[in-house]
Amino acid sequence: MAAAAHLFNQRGYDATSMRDIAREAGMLAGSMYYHFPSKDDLIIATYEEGTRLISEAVLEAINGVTDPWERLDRAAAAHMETLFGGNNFSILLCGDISRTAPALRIRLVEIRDSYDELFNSLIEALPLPDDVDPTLLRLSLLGSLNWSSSWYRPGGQTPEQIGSFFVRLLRDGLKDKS
Amino acid sequence: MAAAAHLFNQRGYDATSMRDIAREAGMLAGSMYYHFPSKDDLIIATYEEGTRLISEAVLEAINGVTDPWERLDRAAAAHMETLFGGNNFSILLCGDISRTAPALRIRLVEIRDSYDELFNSLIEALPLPDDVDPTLLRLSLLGSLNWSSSWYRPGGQTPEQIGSFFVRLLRDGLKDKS
DNA sequence: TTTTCCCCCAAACAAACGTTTATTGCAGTG
DNA sequence: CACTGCAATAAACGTTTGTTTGGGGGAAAA
Repeated sequence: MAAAAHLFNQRGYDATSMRDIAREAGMLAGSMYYHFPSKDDLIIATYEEGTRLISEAVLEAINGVTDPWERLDRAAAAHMETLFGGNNFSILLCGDISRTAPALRIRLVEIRDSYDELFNSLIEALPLPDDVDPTLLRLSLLGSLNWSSSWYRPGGQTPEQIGSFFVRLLRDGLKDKS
Repeated sequence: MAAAAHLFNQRGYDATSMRDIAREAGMLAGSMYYHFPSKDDLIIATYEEGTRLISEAVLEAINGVTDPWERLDRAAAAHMETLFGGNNFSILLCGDISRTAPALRIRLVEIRDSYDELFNSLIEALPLPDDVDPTLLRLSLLGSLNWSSSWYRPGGQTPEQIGSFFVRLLRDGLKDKS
């Protein structure tokens, strides 16, 4: 599964063959069918592991914190740290689900929705103006965070700083106050 | 090219075969090699057409507008409207570039960067606090906007409304002012 | 020692892939 | 009439794909 996650990240699902994964895992392609009944099942398993890991990290980060904005801030920072912290599973969540085969997509969307629910509850807890749709707010934040997988490179700001920054943007706004 | 863009959107690059595209265009697979030297070249051509169309739409939307925030608002609305307005080319820009083969990726990143530059100039024109990195701000906004391709379905708010809303979030913020 | 069970290998399968090749109407032009 | 270039067909190329099959080795249980 580690080999699969690594290659899925590097080249995507379609461009990664069972033989590629098997080679990196030190076995032959056919041997994998002892552990997983199909390639789709292997994909789903890595995707599930990714959401498990990131859910764990976020839940731990907000544990004991009570202020709603502070909770969202910690959650975003932990989200980003997990994405780029070296674990090859979680960042699969940033992959392009909408263009995979329908049968597989349905399963993956299901899994991702279960994680999004976590952010949903964090946002519902915020004291928001009446004319702000919490769902759109969540999608905006998750978009900012997850889109980072297409541009983030180590060296500049840390993932946590970036996550916190995005939350601060939403909370404080940018209109010139001078 | 229209057939290619349609199928690329529906199933992604790898899962779309030259035979699929040819069938939708009313010819045979080999016939396409008269018009495009390779599949990669066809991909690049559709991607380029997508950025051309969306650039045009955004430039026209901000034409004559002078207030910097108003310009960004119109740009975001036009961006979203073009993505979901029925043209099958522009939404390819929301695709997952980072996991395509390196040779192709380099070309696509180049093209997308040329479009991002447009938003860059819009953001540089804003009156921003000193501690806000304009680059991160642009990536946050483009993340919110482009991530919409993974969840947007017609029926709720229009694409323009969503784009404007995301800009308003950044400008005004959400901190409770009561 | 014999049996069982887990894990993997080796080889093959049909199908699908991007691409190449030779050929064919078909339009216009001198 | 002959010739030229365009745009497509039909068929095949070699390779790669996900998956299946039958078998074997080695450790643990009987």
